[in-house]
Amino acid sequence: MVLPMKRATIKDVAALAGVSSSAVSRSFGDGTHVSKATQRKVLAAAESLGYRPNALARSLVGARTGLVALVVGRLRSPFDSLFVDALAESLIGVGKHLLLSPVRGDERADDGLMRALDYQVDAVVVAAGTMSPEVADRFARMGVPLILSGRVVDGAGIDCVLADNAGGAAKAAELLLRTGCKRIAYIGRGHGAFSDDERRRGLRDTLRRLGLDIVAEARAAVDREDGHPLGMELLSGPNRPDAVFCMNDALAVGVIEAARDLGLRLPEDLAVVGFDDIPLAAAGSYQLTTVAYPIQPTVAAIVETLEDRLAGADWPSRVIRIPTRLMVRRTTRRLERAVGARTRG
Amino acid sequence: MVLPMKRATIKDVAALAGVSSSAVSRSFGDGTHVSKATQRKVLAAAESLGYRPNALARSLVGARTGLVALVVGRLRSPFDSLFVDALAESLIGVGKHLLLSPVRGDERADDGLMRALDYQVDAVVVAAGTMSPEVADRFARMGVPLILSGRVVDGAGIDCVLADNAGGAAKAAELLLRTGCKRIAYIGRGHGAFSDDERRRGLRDTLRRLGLDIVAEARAAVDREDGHPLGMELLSGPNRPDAVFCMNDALAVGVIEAARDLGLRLPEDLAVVGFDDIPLAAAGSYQLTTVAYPIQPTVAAIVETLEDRLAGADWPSRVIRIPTRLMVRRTTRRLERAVGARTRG
DNA sequence: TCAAGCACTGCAAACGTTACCAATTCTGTT
DNA sequence: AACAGAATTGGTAACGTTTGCAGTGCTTGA
Repeated sequence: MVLPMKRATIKDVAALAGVSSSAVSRSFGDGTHVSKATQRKVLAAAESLGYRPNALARSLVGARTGLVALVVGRLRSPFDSLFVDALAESLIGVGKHLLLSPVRGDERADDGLMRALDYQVDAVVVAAGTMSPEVADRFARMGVPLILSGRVVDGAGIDCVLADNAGGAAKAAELLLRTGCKRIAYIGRGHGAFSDDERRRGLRDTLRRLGLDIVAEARAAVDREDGHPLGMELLSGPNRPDAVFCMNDALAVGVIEAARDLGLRLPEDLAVVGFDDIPLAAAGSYQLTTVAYPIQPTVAAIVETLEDRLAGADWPSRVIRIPTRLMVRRTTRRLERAVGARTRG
Repeated sequence: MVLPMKRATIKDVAALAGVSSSAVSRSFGDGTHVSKATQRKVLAAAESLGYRPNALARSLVGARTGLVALVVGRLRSPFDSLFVDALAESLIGVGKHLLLSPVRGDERADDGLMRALDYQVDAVVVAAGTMSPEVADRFARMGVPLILSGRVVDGAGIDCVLADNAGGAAKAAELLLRTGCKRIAYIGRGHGAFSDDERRRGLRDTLRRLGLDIVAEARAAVDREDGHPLGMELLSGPNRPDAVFCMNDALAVGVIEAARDLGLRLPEDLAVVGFDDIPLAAAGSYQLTTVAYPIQPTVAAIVETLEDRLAGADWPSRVIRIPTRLMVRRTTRRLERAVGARTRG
């Protein structure tokens, strides 16, 4: 077995190329003064030594680390994992790297955030967990941008990117009403979960505007596994709803399964609408009508905000709402005539 | 808006506590010589200044960075995302952090690996993409452990952790045979994908031992989306198989849907077996019989190998096979009598 | 021909930390 | 009370990089 070889440093390259280490540094930097000849020599020497600048040492002197932390919960929902994937790739595109900081349940994200700080991350994207004001304040004071995904915190001057939850829920409500549903139930997370709250409110407000209200509500501790029992309970009671709007697709899938177990016909006996539009929603077995929360625009908005902040933008704070889109599939009844909602998958 | 505050350094703490920076450093290190009194002073000063050691500067002096890169493909399958999640959490447990290095398709992982090297990662876990021998060699020479997940590369001296694919496939084959299936088809990725190959071979060898063989094969470019069309093709031909073994659960789900579309009864007309045991497999709609590839033991083996290597273990290389377990659900026929296979979900 | 300007280059300081070494103080033993 | 040894401490040199400053030689214009 070969002995561990020491990594080539800037000095090794300088020695081999017969120049100073400054020249080497400048050859790798962008617009600085180096003659073509020197640069050629340096690059050749670097190549032959297999030299690559040490990103960590570089960042010590004052440059950016190129590290962006993502505080994220358990990657149980397909939506979350697609989000992580898209964000990681998008960041690579702007020369940044994703440092993963997992959080469990509704645990504070503080630990993960502080750990991120130890690594001098350029910015942090928070997609899960709750954050103490002290920690948020600390980031602000140190000039490390903090971007919240899927939630809004008022007054803290933090940039937020999230779905137009209320608008999406309203679209779902309108579809249900226009297809003749009267007794609409809601299943969500409860306990003040942010998106859940907004979606429930969006549904309720739309119903109330027409003199109706949510006829029943249920709370899910987790996602898919809970949809089924909650659906069973909701659908086997005396005043069965004729539609269920679910906080996300995973729950909706569970409800569909419960409905099938109870022998209900979809969408005649029961309409179901989800939120997110995960790949499974379009699968043959479900064909779930859902409010699509598009991931690409979300990630793009996050990366853009992040770059603006790093470039020194100092507006107080920014809340970006990503427009949703209603995907009408087979778990809702047909409209008598077209009204503009689009179908796919 | 408050001006960006400079981060407190070791010197600030030393000044406030009235000690040298060495004392501060030692107070944060583990078993070194500091008096209780000094440490108390230092910790108090650090607390009041909000000081935390700079992990990057620390690693510059020779210590480890605590960074572990994960080269991973698109997080489309639930299995992949659960794996990433479990790995990230497990690493936190041993004081390491996950740096994500996404790779697309069968693209070379080399770029991601070199980028990881720039960040002086302590180790790299490769779960996707192909790797050139030069890059692998480079890691070996620099003493950075490389751990392959889901694949084996012979002779390169690289540690590998992966499922007992052949054994799992054999179990599936035996179940199918014992429940009376005669015409067994296989759907996989093809094109030399590693796990795919092993699973196909495991199936074939078991069948051959009884004088049978795989009656039909199909190749999937992607996962779930492909299962359906491939299933349709396979099941509507003249010599319809009575069982399909799929390289993973996502494909199996597509096949189930195709079977339903064709009006086939499961498991009477067609048995289906998957691989992985993703959460969806246990869902009411599918109840898929599958070969479970347990994530926790896999991640544990990876982390353990990683720690051994970092501790200086220098055996040539190690291949760890994670035992699989057959989850018998409803897409396979019942055995006449119990034979030890367990049921769940 | 000379001065001024320019492009290029090298030196040395700085970034925040740890580790070695020598110096100091404390502890216990005779 | 004196001494050996241990425990604790501070000074300083690294780690690999960037950057400001000053110096070199070359070009250009009068």
